[in-house]
Amino acid sequence: MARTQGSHSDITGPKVREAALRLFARHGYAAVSMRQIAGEVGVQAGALYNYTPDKQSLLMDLMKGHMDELIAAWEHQSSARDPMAALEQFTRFHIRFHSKRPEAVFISYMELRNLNPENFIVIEALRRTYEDVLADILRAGVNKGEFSVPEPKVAAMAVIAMLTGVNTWYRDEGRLSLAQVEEIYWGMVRKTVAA
Amino acid sequence: MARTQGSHSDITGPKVREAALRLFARHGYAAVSMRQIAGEVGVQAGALYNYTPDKQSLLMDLMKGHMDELIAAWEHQSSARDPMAALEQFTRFHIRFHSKRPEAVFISYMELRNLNPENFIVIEALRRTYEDVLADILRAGVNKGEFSVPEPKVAAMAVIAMLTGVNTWYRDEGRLSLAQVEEIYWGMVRKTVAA
DNA sequence: GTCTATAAAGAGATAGAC
DNA sequence: GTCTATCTCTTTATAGAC
Repeated sequence: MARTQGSHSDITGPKVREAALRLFARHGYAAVSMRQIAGEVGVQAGALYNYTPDKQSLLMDLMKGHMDELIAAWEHQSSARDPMAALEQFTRFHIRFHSKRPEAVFISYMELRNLNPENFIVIEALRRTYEDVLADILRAGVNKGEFSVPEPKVAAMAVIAMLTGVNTWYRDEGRLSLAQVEEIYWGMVRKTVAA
Repeated sequence: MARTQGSHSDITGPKVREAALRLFARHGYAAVSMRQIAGEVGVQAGALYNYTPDKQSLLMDLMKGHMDELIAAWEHQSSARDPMAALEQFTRFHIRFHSKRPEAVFISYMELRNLNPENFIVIEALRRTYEDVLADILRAGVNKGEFSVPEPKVAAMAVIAMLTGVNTWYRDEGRLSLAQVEEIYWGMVRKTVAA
């Protein structure tokens, strides 16, 4: 009832994605109805289908968008240097990037089950691409004798799990600043792979 | 259609829990219907209500059961020793316990959102209890000068996140045995908190 | 203890008016 | 581009027969 008819494709589209992001993160994909999303946007349920062919595509767009942004952001800011510097850069980048997008991160880790098989394959490949960034850094450090890591791929997954875990407890209003959290985690990561 | 009428309370009860565990882990709580659970058990949907007052209680029972077992298992096997030995024991215990119950672990981490507020508080308290076990070990090691950990509680969450991450990739049929995985992770954890 | 049947509500998606 | 209305299906949970 809030609005009468009108044309708002340029603003409604993003609003649909934002509402879906917020609601999927809070309640889970399966628990959120198209009517709830429409309610947040301020339109009726039928109007959503001007912006997405179906609910599944909405989820896939959010997850693929997040993974593409993550990888592009790393490629944009990563500067080739020695393994130790690259590892520090990766650690700080991961914490900062993920802390700014808690909802997208949450969805990308929690809603893999709700992707249909074709979409799942795409997202999994992107996740592996990102893990391989870190695994390659670790391998380079091992070759240079700076790191001691028996299984670079396993260590990469372990470090990423540790870093992503920040999102489960970090709050902007909390006792520790993000800069302090970065320091603490960089200290741990450095030691984890140390020679 | 599979069965005619009969009395099976002693076996149907556990089967309901097992089916819910499997289905919730695979598809997510919200995506699973009581009819699906009933189908797995081999009864009609209405019969489930002899074993659980509602779907929410089924989820809560699974999650609380898992957390209670986790804490009891640690208390049963933990032997008070020096911090380094306790840390190794915790590391190996965590990996072993969690690798044996991938479905319960998955549910306990993914379905927190789907607990009602009262149930959520209970599960969160149990999770904190478990985190504090590790935080206390780390504090003891810092006091003894064996560990260097600026924030024991943060480090505890970081280590637990790293260890729980094993469940996202470990498979019994995979290249690495669980014993090898234990060795790799113990090596990393030891270094992470090293003085 | 399980069945069948059903109540009451809500789901995803579409059609056609404006 | 959005609305209202609706189709069709599924949901949780309950009632009463056996």
